[in-house]
Amino acid sequence: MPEMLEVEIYRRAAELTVGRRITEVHAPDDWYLKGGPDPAAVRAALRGQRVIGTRRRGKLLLLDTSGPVLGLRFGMTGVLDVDGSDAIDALEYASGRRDPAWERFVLQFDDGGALRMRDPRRLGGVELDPDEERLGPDAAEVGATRFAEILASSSAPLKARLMDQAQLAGLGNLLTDEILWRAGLDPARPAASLSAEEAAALRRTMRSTIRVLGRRGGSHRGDLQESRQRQGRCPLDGELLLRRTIGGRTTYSCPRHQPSLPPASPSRRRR
DNA sequence: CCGGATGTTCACCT
DNA sequence: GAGGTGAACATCCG
Repeated sequence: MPEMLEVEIYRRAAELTVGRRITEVHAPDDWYLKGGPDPAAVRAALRGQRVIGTRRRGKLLLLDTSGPVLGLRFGMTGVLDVDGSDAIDALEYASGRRDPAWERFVLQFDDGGALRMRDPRRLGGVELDPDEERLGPDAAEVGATRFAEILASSSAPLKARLMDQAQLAGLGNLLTDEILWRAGLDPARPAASLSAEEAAALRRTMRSTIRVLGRRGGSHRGDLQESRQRQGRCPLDGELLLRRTIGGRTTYSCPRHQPSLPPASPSRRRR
């Protein structure tokens, strides 16, 4: 479920574990442990350590401990459960399913509580001391100058650039469609084709969208969300939405107010 | 039955 | 090198 907004909800839930000591680690799924270590090594590294803080960078949730830093990635279907209650009242994969086989990683604490990751599709993972620098700045924090540089330095489609976690961390498919829809920008435009003014305006829209959807409770609470389906219409002007694949992801946009061409420049007509 | 789905990584093309 | 595509992960939904 997670884009940065969902992971932030998870982080707040994980904050409840700060100060507790890890008494036991269950890592039943080798494949879920990224970066090589076997379950015994992970258990040895974490058992007895105390959680001292939580952080988030993009979609990566970080638990600082008195030992290693623990990095949690949720993929599309990972959910966090702290002390027996889901951090997010399951929306997708609702139907309230909770197959024990989906439990991929568990920390048990000295106070009897536990932090559990459930992930039916195993798209997420757990890593000790993850390389945080492989991620760009968090989308909610990136400065105007850096953001402008990120866009100016690539010919990739705008949407692909915004979702490139190494450049800018946190935006997923839904949030990015919503932001570009609100900004009135075509997701397929080359990132570098934006003017400095457009880039600055996009950053403002990005920040306000993150703020608003965060308050509403998640990436799926956007104004565009219900129309993100075949034959969906733009909630703004009623136009039939365009459905394309951009950056490898299904993309909806409004051909009317997210026009593919920058406002025609009649001058500079050569030949 | 088939195609997609809030994601990431990797191999393989162009 | 930069982008793009498809596969893999495994389950649910329309």
